[in-house]
Amino acid sequence: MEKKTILAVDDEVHILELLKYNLETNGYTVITVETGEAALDLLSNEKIDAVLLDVMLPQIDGLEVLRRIRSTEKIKKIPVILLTAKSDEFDKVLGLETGADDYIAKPFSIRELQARVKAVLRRVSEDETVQIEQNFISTHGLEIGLESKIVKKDGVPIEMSLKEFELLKLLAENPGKVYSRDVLLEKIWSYEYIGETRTVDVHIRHIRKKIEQDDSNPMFIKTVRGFGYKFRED
Amino acid sequence: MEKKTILAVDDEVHILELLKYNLETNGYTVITVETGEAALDLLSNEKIDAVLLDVMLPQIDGLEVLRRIRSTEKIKKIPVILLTAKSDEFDKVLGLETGADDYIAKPFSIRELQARVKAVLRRVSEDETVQIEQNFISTHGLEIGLESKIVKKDGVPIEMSLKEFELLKLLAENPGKVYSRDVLLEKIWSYEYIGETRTVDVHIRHIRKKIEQDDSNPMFIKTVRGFGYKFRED
DNA sequence: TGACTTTTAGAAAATTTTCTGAAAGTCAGC
DNA sequence: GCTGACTTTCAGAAAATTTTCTAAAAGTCA
Repeated sequence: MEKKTILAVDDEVHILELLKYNLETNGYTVITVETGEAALDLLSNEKIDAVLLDVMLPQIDGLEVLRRIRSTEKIKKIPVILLTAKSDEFDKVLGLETGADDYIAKPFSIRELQARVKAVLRRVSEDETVQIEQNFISTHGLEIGLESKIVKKDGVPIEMSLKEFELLKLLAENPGKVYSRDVLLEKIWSYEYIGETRTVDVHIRHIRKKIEQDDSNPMFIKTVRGFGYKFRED
Repeated sequence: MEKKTILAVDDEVHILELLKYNLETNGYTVITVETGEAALDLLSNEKIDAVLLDVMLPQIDGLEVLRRIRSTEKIKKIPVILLTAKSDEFDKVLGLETGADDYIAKPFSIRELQARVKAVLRRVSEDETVQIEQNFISTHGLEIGLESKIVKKDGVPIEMSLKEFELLKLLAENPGKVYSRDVLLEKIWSYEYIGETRTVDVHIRHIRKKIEQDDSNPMFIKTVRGFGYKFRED
């Protein structure tokens, strides 16, 4: 995998240092700028894979920068993660409606930052390969539309909630691999979320109720006692 | 699973007690020290799996301790979770190139503490196993799937319980090496049991029943009378 | 060979883990 | 603010595993 380049935009230098340091540790190239103008300038001239954008910026603010990115043909598809200082709902909603791919409320943890950047980049690369590669998983009458988010059992559409879908998708994408409840919680539930591991059980149960023929002998999601769950391996 | 050792560093004794009590309940060994000097000293001399480090410390402060950890070859990879007292301290820490693996703002919930420690330790062990890049051990018709947790004998899947699997895996990973019952108990069961226990024997017996052809002449797990057990060596 | 130690064996008891149904809590949309 | 869908928590039941127990077999050494 070639190194991805992240553009970080913030007027506070110490935040830029934080971002740069931690993302470079993760194998990204990081360019930092302190103003919206500089950001737009760089975006037009350099190959940037993702942008971390502070909402509060002098002169052109973050939302305006985002708006301009989205209305410039050449760079409109670059994923943008907004950084918001205040964590009130207004900022969040406004940010998302402006076309941001994700947002992080300050103060944020390093883990959260890394995870969200990774997630956003992954989504993009998935989008690129979707046209060529399969966008659904199909096995033994079960179809999982990765793009359409639709699950079908023997051709019959089945309603899935968000968590159920993500859980099923993750397991089905890695058949045979056992995921512990802890890992599932971290991967599907938020990085910050501290929850009960029984939560996973309940969601698994809901999924099973919807897709399994025989509850006592599930053919898709198997329980691996003492370890966790896994999807069937053919 | 082998017991992990956590080093907790804080100048407030009651915080140390809190950390110690709650993490020991979770099955960790906890060493507590009140100064950065003592922490660095311990890190060089003891096997520490993770560090909980208060930012505010007399003399050498937490950030300096962290810096020294990261710049000391032998201990630079030990995960460190910073504890920050005030939320503005938290903000400040976030802006620095600390290299911490995670942060917890005081006052923290016990649950959060436990979850983060667990998560940090898991990430480290994942990193370790990734480097091996091996998904299964295979020898003489016996396959041990490390990810799928499936054991196959001549292609036929065999059900293994948690302890059985871990025991078999440990032995098979180190063929020819003799493990005493005490060592096995510590590595897999993680307790220092004083006295006699036939627990290991019973589990070995269960494994043999499942994978050995000829009970009286085991080809995989050999008994080393007076010492313990070992996996076949080719 | 005989006495002693160690390992194996089967089965019962204890513990742990998972499943289940129901209730409580959250959140977005009206 | 209310409603309904979804998510999470809870507690008891069920299932499976782990540990203990007792007895017997096998190995060791003088």
